[in-house]
Amino acid sequence: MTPSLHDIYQALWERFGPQNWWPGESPFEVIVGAVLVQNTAWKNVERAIDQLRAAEVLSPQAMAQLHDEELAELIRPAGYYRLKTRRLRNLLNYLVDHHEGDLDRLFAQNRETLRAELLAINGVGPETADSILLYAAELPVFVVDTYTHRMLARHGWIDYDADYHQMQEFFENQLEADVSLFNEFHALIVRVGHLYCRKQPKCEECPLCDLLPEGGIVEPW
DNA sequence: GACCAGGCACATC
DNA sequence: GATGTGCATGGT
Repeated sequence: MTPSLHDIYQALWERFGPQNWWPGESPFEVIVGAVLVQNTAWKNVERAIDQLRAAEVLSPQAMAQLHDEELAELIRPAGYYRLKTRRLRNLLNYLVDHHEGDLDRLFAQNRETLRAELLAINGVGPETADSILLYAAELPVFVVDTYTHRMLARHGWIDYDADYHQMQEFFENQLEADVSLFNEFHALIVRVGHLYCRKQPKCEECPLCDLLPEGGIVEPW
């Protein structure tokens, strides 16, 4: 039997406590981090952001002034640095051209428009866009990632072939639209995510199997 | 040395 | 429409 998402959240929160996300300081830093963390360990992103901070370019205006080679060198520790330089450039161009580099103006739009505009930027996919909506714009949007997929699929709570939108609906349909809840829930899933590692055929040591014995059915894949 | 990390776009069939 | 591949550094 499938435990409710409230039970799952409750169990994770009681075990691990608040995760204090997003691990950044300003909305712009969240946006930059959201791009840099794509398929990358956060530790590496931290190094890159530290270098950006030291170079005093953690604002749309300052970062936009950089040449590609300078930006690339600063974000290098985050990996895929040539690719991510392009993606950050696309974002900066969008911010400056459409919103004068003003994030308050960016976030003043309604959720649907904002999400659509972000997704239209080359290099911004659903998770990156939703991370910006939740952690920078503070809108109640549930962020889905690889770990979310593995957790849901391996427990048999959702079909393995479920797409991003279906998983997002899975959460948003069952939970009240609450920024703090969505913030903490996603962070907690990432917190335990490494236990659902790629090659493991089943989730030994899975925290939810312990925490929620009635929901600990695992689908190997 | 192999494998993995808080994706995404693009090529090819 | 599904499936495969490139992108890159740093930790285990």
